[in-house]
Amino acid sequence: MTKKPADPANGGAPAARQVPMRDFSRSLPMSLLRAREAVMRQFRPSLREHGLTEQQWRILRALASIEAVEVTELARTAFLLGPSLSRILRDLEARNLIERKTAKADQRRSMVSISKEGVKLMASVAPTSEAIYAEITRRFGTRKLAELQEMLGELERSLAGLGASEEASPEE
Amino acid sequence: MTKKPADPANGGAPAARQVPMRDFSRSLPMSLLRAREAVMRQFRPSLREHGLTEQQWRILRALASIEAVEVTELARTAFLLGPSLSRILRDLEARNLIERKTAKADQRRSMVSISKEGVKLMASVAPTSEAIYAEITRRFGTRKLAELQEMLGELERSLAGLGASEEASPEE
DNA sequence: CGGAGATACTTAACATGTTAAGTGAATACG
DNA sequence: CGTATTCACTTAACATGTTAAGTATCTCCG
Repeated sequence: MTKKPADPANGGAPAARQVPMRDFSRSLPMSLLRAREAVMRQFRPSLREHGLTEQQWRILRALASIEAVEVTELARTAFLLGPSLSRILRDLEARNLIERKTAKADQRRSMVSISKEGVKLMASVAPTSEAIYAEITRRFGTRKLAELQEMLGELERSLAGLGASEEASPEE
Repeated sequence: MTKKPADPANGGAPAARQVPMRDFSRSLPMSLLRAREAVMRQFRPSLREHGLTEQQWRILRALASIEAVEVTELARTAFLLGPSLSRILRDLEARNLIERKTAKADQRRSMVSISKEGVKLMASVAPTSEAIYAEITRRFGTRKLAELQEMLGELERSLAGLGASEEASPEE
């Protein structure tokens, strides 16, 4: 744990204050952020051409394989927070890419589904998107890609329920 | 049983429209996003207590190991876009956590450095931050963590210069 | 010298992330 | 029954992501 001021690419500057800390650029959050950005950079231009943001695309994709879902369930599937989803659904609805109707049994719930237009838009984007994904897979390697995904899943699972104020913490 | 349409794996719904596509939740971008979120979720509460956002913390960390940097260089180090950095620096400067002065040789450039107060703040956050990182490492495994970082780096490198309009494309 | 073009940032505008508060509709329960 | 609680969203407010413009300097070159 005693790490000296490594000072990697910092020539002769009298760097490093007291606090040591791991080399910033090698932290796990940064690695994940950079990797994700490298991947998304490939997709954004194509989505943009179709007038879609990354999140809007996530929602359409999540909707494509089901009849209809509640907003909360969709938030979990598309990995978006409620407020973000609320705004995006409002916009997608205005563009007639999705449809909404309140559930009969429970007036609080609103069932969301993709519209005909939405399906058409997806069909026009999917080919390019799949081609990009294929190229990424080819470059990185199918085997390694699978391994990476497995590790990411493990990481996620190993951190599940760590900081979520475990129902038993008397603190705060 | 508060949940009626459980159906997690979409049991009997007449799912799937024409466009097939990979299972959405298993796409690489989603895996990366979820993994990163699982990690950041651990850090955010602590940073928040100190009045720092994730990005502000990235900037302070990047500044901690050097005397001063130009804004552009800092943007690369902290992996932030210029506009975001511009705004954040304005705020951090107002809070006296950083200092800025224009370079003598080139009036366009502005050299940024962390202030005494900034160093103090870092010192108060670092312990908790390091403890969290240690716990994550313990849970996931030191060995696996290193492997994961290596793979993430490879992924990044394998995609370097793929969609960046390669100086040679006559298109557009 | 002087203006065209490149640089280093900053502003602007729009979309999402993130947390907190607000609203209307179910539910629990006394 | 009636109301306190819980639920499912939606709004609000502030910070960042992302792309496009704008501004002040610098550099290059005729």
